[in-house]
Amino acid sequence: MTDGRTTLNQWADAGRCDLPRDTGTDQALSSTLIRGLEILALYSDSEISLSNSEIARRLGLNRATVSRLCKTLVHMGYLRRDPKGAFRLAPRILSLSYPVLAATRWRHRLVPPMRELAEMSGGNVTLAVMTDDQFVQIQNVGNPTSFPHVPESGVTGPLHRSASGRALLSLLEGQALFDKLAELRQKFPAEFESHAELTAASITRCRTEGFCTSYGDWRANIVAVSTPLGVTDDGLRVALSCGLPRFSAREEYVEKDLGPRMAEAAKAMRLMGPFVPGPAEPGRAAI
Amino acid sequence: MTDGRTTLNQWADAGRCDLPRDTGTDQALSSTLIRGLEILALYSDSEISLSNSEIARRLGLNRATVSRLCKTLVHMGYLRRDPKGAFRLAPRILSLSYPVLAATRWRHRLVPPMRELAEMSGGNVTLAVMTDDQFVQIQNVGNPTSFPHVPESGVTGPLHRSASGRALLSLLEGQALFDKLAELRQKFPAEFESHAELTAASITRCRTEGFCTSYGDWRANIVAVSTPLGVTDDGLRVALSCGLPRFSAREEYVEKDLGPRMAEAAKAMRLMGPFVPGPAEPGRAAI
DNA sequence: CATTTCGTTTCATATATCGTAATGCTTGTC
DNA sequence: GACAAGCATTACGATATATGAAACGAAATG
Repeated sequence: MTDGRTTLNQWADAGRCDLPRDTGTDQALSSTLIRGLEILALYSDSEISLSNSEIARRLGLNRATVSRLCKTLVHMGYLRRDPKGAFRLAPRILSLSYPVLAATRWRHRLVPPMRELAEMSGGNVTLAVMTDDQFVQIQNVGNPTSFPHVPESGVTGPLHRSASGRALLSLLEGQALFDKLAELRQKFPAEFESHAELTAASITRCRTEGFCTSYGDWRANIVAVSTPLGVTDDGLRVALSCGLPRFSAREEYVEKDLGPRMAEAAKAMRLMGPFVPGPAEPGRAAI
Repeated sequence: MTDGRTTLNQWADAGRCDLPRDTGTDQALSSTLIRGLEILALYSDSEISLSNSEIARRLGLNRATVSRLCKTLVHMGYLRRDPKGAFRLAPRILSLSYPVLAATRWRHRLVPPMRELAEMSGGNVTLAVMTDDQFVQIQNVGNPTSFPHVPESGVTGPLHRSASGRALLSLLEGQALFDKLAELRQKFPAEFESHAELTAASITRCRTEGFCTSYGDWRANIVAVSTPLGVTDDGLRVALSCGLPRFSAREEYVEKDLGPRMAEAAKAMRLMGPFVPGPAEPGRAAI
């Protein structure tokens, strides 16, 4: 039996990593559009308002260029100006997300069991889907005031360094998993290496026991339990997770009680969503 | 006493409309960025998947141009490809919205009273904010399966042709209201005219009675009651609304019971949010 | 009041973007 | 199974367009 770190690297070795090694400016991509989107992506819960020069500095752009791009974004209604003249995200940006929310209407059917889990555990229960090298939360249930961060749709996190991410990885089959791991290893070499052991163990555990756990791997003060739900008919990989403040999460409770309960709940929830029948259930073959 | 239509036009006449009459392509705006964002904005709950040529047709662009823009959007993670090769919005688009949701964390405090209203009325209760010429819903409470459309954050609608919109307009003061009306009249001349009577009456009613109603003005089968909540410390105008399927909304109930209840609830909710003390309360001067 | 910082605009230049046309792929039909 | 038709993508030259330097006005800072 090899250790998890070796295993994960072997898996990643088996993946083709066709990232085109980022040859400076890719001729086939529209750089102006990229820059505009990068401006929108600069914002976060701790970065509410950004000045022209701040944006220019962060993205390494000329101030004049930023001025024009921001003017365009304001014109489109996705940015607005605050009293000081700096730029903020405008509420209209929500309208871009709406189609995704509408297309995942099945979330609503999963809310009651999610609420049960949230009340039972006192934590925050989320649905997350995989997008490229991240997970994105699409549904949150729980008491949102009790957490240091703001749990909402749109929260993103790393695939290889969080319970949600690892549960999502466990939904990948064979070559698809190898490819994804190869991609992650190339993009985040150091992180991949330092978390390889936990990631390998979590993927395996999701497949045998139906859940995995994480103690502050992503957010230092959050303990998380996550379980793979399945793949929807339009190809979204979905995981169910529960986050608890570290101080209120005894390890034995998490491992022996909450984890198995989550796996059990997931079993029922798989029948409530549009998940394609497949090898998503725990207890299946190793890879 | 003049009629409402005349009144609204007089108000609009008093507004400066500094829209630069759209002189073809504005040199100061980045057309590539605009086109890319227009692609993302094409999606809706009824347009889940769009092919390259479909996008090109709708936006009047060359197919080769669309191919490149979409490739860029896929590269950024905001679009993904479905099995047929067409483009869909990727879940990552949600991450752009997250900062707006996080910045309006006060919504959570308003959810309990919203839930009460939803259960009492059997309808769907929403918070909406103004952005340019639209409202955007930022919070939904109710039973989402009972409606023909999908109530979610990100739903947008017209300011001058919906209860939410009119309640938001009623939050504008003096010249700001005139300017907004002038803008709306220029952008939607026919609609503005045909709904002028109702819009004027609703704005006035919001200010005297604290709520307004709409019978299918926006969505044909939805009756809505809306009440202005106020302006937040960072300048967002917020309205509280309740939508009911038309068949279950007796006019007398809506006007004599639900409306006043909403206005009453709003009074309490104004103390729970970050609303700046100002002339948002009903009973204030005419304009 | 002087000085610095910042945001916007102007303008010439370089180049990134566009559209045509050709290629290659998939789909549908006989 | 072969052919045809439609569609998406790529290549490439022409051109419109985005860029960055510099200048300007405004606002904050000393």
